[in-house]
Amino acid sequence: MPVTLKDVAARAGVSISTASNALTGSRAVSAVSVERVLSAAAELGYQKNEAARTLRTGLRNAIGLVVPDVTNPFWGGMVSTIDRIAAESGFHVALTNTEFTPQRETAALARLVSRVDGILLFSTHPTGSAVRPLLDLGIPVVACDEAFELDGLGGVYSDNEAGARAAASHLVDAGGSVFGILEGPATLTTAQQRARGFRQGLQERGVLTTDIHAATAEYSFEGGRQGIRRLLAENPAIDAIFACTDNQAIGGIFEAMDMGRTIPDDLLVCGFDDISWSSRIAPSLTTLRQDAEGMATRAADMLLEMITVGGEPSVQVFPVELVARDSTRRGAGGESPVTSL
Amino acid sequence: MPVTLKDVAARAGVSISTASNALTGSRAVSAVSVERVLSAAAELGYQKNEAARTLRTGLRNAIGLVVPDVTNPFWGGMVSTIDRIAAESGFHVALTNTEFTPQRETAALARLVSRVDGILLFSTHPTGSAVRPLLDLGIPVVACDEAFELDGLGGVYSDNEAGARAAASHLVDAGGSVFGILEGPATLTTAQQRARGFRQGLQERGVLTTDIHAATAEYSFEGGRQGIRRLLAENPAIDAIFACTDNQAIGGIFEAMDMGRTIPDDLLVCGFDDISWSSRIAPSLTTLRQDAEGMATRAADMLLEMITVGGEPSVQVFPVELVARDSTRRGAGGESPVTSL
DNA sequence: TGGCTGTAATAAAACGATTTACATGCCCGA
DNA sequence: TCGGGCATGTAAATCGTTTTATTACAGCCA
Repeated sequence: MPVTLKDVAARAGVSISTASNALTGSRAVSAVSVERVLSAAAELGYQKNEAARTLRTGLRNAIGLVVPDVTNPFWGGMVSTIDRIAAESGFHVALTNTEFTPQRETAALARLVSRVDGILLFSTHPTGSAVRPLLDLGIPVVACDEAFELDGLGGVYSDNEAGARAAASHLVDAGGSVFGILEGPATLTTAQQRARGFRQGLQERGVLTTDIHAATAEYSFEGGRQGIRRLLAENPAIDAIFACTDNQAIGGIFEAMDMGRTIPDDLLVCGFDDISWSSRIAPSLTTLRQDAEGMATRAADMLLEMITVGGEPSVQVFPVELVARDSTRRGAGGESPVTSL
Repeated sequence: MPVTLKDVAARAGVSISTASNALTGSRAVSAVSVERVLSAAAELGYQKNEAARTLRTGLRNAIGLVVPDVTNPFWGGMVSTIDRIAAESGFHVALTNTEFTPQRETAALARLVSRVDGILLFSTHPTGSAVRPLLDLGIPVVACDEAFELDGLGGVYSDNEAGARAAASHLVDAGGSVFGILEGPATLTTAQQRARGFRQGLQERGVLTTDIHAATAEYSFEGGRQGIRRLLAENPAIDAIFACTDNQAIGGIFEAMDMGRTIPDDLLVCGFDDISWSSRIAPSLTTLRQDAEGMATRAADMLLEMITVGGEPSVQVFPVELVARDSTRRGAGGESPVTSL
């Protein structure tokens, strides 16, 4: 049987209301009473019952965080940042890892509704049908990474199209002539935007449509392996690859090397994300760096603001940076220049 | 104003108690009433208020998960597994990432006490002083990875000593003669156990103490880089390295290569964990595979059992497997044999 | 003294579910 | 016909807080 406020009040010789006010400070209480309540609480080891507080005030001090795959350091890092910011405001994070399945995403949202004050959503099925009801219930939602077409929703995204255009231009400069795209699943807006941007970029540089080939692949190491295998088998002339994700790109590099290709001499490869491993593998991976830390910070701040002071949702697009490394650098090596877009 | 059970009951034309019983099934209700309540609930979009339910029943349907670093795929993978298992039982996961700091670990435990039914703790400061109070409050706690000396606590650990002994033996077989250990922070029991086991293993193989050198390093890629730099600078004769963590080992490999060493010819390297990247880098990393999936599953199951049916805590030690790869294979390559201990 | 103001304290009413204890109606055997 | 199950329903108590009235009391001024 846990210690309740009633016990504390009894021990301090005051009423329950006074004890409550002394602890929360929501109404003036004489110094002597405050002192007695505080020491009584300490002596008894009083722990406030959060459920009761929540029932009365409606504040849960929790945010829901829905992520496709914490194992991927891109999302893992964002989870870490968000958790830190939430903790600083006294919020805790209810995490759900969907493993890319729409069922788990929908189930998670349903489960979170009545347990959190707001939701930070890294969706992999941004259709809106699962999110609309949350907004109607008045629950603040901020989408991150995958864009939603839904108003009343906060959004924090990367400028995927601009990034992919820069990748195209860079691959042309690096000497690519026949291009392959490792596209992500068609449901993902990031995949669509990156593929579209890349095609646009190639067109701007005068590359013919017949010199552009694409394959769909999961956003994972294995997906990249399989995708590039299909791509190179069907179009052996490909000499430059753009992958929608670093994980795909790295899987692709390993598969290509297993197939006997030399990177970058036989095949240029460019990824997207700049996860920590991209600079560690050999050859190091040229990629588009997303400002994961900045985006996570902005998303968490926006959500907390919507929850605590009723802030309005907004949509913010972050620029990405091209980080040129060995996987697109033929001939002599050198440092890793970073180009901001 | 949200829909309450009262509204549902009114719409269904029954009492609140009947509505409750119809929804929870805790008492028999006539089929017709059940039907009316269910459809009323559906029509109104009723969402049960979890706080009220928790207040009354004392069940929070939540577990706390305290982890040092989700960015590391070893822990990230376990988080993913645990989340899946919890979700299957209708529990949600309150995650805290401590970033290895004792303050955040302590703060997290304090914050979780009144919000979860049980805690799964991957500690980095396994002193017990922060955990004892939880146990006294009757909150089930299962420690994972880092061992605690505390009874009433569940435990799921790897057999670190046996693994490290095997590493020693393997490095001797592979041709090592002067050994370096990348130890982890002294507060970590895993670091202590692995270093001790490694030393034991070397002694068993007749290696002299004077041929064993150690440096302390953080459990991270950067920690590994710095640690190996110090180690090789002070003892250039070292030709075999055992790192307490794959992250350290990989950082170490990169740093050693930057220093002009060839792996494995100049330097044998063995890690511990078998994170996914260990088989992807070049040279691929010989390591001790922890059964992360199995441990996470066991830990989650044990905790849920303690919560739901009052199961007794137990301590379980998982064996680790030596996975020999290129970083300790001089001469010709080949497949990757796995030795179970 | 009487009335007014302001400060502290308290009793009691929420919050929304679950659950206990009691009421009702019906069937059946004695 | 009466009383004892049996199946359903319901009113009301309860969980532990916060918050809203309300009360008590002192100080102050006319």
